[in-house]
Amino acid sequence: MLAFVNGPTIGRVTAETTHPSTEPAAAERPRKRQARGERRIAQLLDAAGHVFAESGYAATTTNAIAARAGVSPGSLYQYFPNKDAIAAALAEFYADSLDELLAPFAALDPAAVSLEAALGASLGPIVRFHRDNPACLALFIGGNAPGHVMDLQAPLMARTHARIEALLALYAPELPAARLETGAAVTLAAYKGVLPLLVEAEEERVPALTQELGDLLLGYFDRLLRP
Amino acid sequence: MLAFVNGPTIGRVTAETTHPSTEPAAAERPRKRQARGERRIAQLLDAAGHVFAESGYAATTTNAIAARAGVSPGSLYQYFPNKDAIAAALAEFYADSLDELLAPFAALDPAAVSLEAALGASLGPIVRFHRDNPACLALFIGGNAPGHVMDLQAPLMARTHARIEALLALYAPELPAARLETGAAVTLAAYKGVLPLLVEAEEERVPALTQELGDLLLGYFDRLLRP
DNA sequence: AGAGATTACGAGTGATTGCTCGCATTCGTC
DNA sequence: GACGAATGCGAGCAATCACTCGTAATCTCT
Repeated sequence: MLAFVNGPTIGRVTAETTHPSTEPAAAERPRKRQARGERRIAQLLDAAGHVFAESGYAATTTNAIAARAGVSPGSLYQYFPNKDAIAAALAEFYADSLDELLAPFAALDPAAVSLEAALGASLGPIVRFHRDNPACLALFIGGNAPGHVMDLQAPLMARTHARIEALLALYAPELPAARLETGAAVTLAAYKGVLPLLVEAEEERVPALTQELGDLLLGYFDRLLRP
Repeated sequence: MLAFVNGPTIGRVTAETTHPSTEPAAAERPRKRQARGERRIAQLLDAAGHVFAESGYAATTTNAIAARAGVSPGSLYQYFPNKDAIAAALAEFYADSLDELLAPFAALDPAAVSLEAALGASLGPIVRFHRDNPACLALFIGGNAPGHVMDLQAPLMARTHARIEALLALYAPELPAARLETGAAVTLAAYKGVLPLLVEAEEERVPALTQELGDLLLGYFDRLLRP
């Protein structure tokens, strides 16, 4: 649990140290945060992750998050301006983490590494991440996310789509652009569809299911690349 | 639009004509419904379908459904006891329709009909149905459905899973049971993942995307059946 | 130790929303 | 036309929930 508290600057709303000149209008006093405060933020985000994963965004109440974190509602609102911001802070961490986990696909040498090998190596950590942070799927896949979460989700999906498209182009240079685009969209959709299965499965079934996810994608690639 | 109003007895809450004896406790007076009432129910369910599809279950208000149907909130509650019941009435129709659309897979002759042909023939109508009734995905896939909807969704998924498993067993009799089960689960998950893509796509892309969905499933079957 | 800032609390507020109730209108039937 | 039943209305009730505020405890730094 709490996979992100060791992560990079999550929920750190620290205004970057700007010039000491008075900001024009929307500037807030750069609050100096104590260690206690940082801990509370981690507690709150951890609690939020659990509650979002259990109930989805809409059904979770801020009071439930505060209660789960062992904190009063007032304290919650000392660190987050509103409910959206809590989800957004989580989403930002999730998006960054996924970007990192998906990076290996960016530059692959088709001659040296087979798609099979690349998927086999990368899928495991991705699956593990989603199992450790089930709220990620709840926020990103579960559709009805609030405004600020969508601001992070849509670009992440676009980047992932582009990554898949580039991957396909790498391994099948002669595929027409339209089919490339469609193939990437279908691959991403199938991937998103199977992930919930992996997250809800019992631990012992995870390796086999991960293998199956790889087979699903590879089987589609086979049909895509060889007409 | 309004794909279901000609369907079978949708939202018909008519208590079957029981014995005229006074029912023990939970019996309601069997209201005689006028033609006007039936029309209102269809209007309300049509409106509900649109609003659910646009906003998801949690975010839709009963007042919004009533307004969209051109009806006052009070009238809505004359035909449905609560918000859940509206979603449940829709879900019942959806579940029945999908059962019907998936029935062709029940009994196939592997010698006479290839999986390719079976999918090619059946996927089109299924996709069309989902495009005509986008609320079906919103309620069934969108996770956070209320209690009574889940009562319909879970069995539907179980039936679909069983159907896929039977299909696989038919075309690969020697596949071990465990792998059969896993294969069906992955197939269903991938299918559910790609459907939203089909529903949101522009009309002209639908045939190509339907073909791709078929390729995805067939590609996976290839890998599943031939190690 | 003392000053000033941050943290913590939790009852309360305003807005939203599922739903009700009393009454007016329309329909089906004689 | 008349009567009972079904339909229709919409203001308003009660509950929920995101969020606030006054106040008190605790920390940091000199």
